[in-house]
Amino acid sequence: MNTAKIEFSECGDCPIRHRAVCSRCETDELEQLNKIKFYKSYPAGQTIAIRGEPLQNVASIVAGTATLTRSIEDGRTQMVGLLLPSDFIGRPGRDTLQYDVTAVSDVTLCCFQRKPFEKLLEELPHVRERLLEMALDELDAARDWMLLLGRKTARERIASLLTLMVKRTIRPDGEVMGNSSRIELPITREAMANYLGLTIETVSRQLTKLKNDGII
Amino acid sequence: MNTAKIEFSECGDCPIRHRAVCSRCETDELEQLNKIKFYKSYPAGQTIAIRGEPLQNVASIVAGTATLTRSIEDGRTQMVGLLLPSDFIGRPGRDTLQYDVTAVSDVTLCCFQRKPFEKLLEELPHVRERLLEMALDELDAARDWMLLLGRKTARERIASLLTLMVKRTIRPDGEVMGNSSRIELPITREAMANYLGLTIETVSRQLTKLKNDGII
DNA sequence: CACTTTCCTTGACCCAGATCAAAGGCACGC
DNA sequence: GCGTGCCTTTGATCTGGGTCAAGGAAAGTG
Repeated sequence: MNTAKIEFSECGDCPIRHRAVCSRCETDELEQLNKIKFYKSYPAGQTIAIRGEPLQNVASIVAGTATLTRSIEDGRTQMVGLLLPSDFIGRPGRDTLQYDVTAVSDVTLCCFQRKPFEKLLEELPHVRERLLEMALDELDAARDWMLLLGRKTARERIASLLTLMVKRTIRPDGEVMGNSSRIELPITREAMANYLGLTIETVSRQLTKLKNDGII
Repeated sequence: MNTAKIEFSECGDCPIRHRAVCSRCETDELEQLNKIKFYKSYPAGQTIAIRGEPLQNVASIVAGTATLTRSIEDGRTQMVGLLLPSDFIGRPGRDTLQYDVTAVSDVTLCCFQRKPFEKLLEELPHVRERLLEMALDELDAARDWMLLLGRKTARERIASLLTLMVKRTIRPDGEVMGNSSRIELPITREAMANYLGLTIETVSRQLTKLKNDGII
């Protein structure tokens, strides 16, 4: 399972150094985290965590994409979050998760055992601060998505998703990566449908319709 | 505006003493908060905060119910949160809110000026801890609601809402308040519809249908 | 190269819930 | 008692998106 090559075992080289829970840490705090961290990888498609099952680690996503989903027994599922590099998995103070976490692409995690991490948290004000900030950001995002799920039409939902994807291609420094008129969709129709609260057929139809209208 | 009589100006008598951001505070921490707190009341129906407008206070709800809503320019609105006594309004580290906050019933707030509160936060570990916990709880609740908005039928949505209401009548000590076979709906059809991502007509119809089926 | 398998598209049809419209209740002031 | 509003219910109709079903297209596999 731990097959991916880790080429940045030092925090200084870490690609998410400036966005993850550790982003505000100075060298001494970073060193404390560094001592207890370890990497773990999951191939695309694999389950990372299952709703309700005890989880002894918390982690930051270093590379790859994962999804958070909630589902009903009869098979209906709704994606409730999209995890990108720097996003955090797990919840200090509780040993279970309310949703399933699945790797969409190959995923590498920077893990900490939950108990030691919680203990360390008391000594690392910058991590606590960043963790709260990230939780509140996710809350805002979740509520935005509630508006989409509750009130928007299929066409608007697709448009919102595409807009979101475009925003994601803009790097923190504001420079656009690649051509703005052509972006890659890194997820399948099924994932889109689950994200948007639609069926794959509707997603497909709306996309072709947008194509015919010359918008895509 | 500040017309409501406050009968519990001392934290010790406060009805939300054991659930709000201050729940874990000992007497000394409480005293620090007490020094900078002040009460404010809003009559039912009044706007407490508007999306995007700078907000100089943060607050806990002491009494009453408020809603968080997001809306599109054309009038479609979606309720994204229901605030009950002990819930927190505002976000440390940012001076604007992403949603509109409206009083549903008469509301009393225990307010703090944002800046002093943020400053104090650095010295009050129990408040920080509780704030993070509350944010994560709200995140879970928001994601649950995403499943409802994205995948459930009108009937299921109504049922979920009623279940939620019933849960709310159970006090923390586990004792049921009042008769379980009869609960009060504290909100209008419009509020329900906004919460459930439905129209008021559908809400009304589903309720009568449930009545006819003998479930209510 | 045929042969799965997986994902995507397209068509035909249907139905849950939206929309439009018209009455009830019920509380309020006058 | 009689309006005047507001909320709720109920009916009639319409439609966006779901469901079911049948092909394509691309990629891997023996």
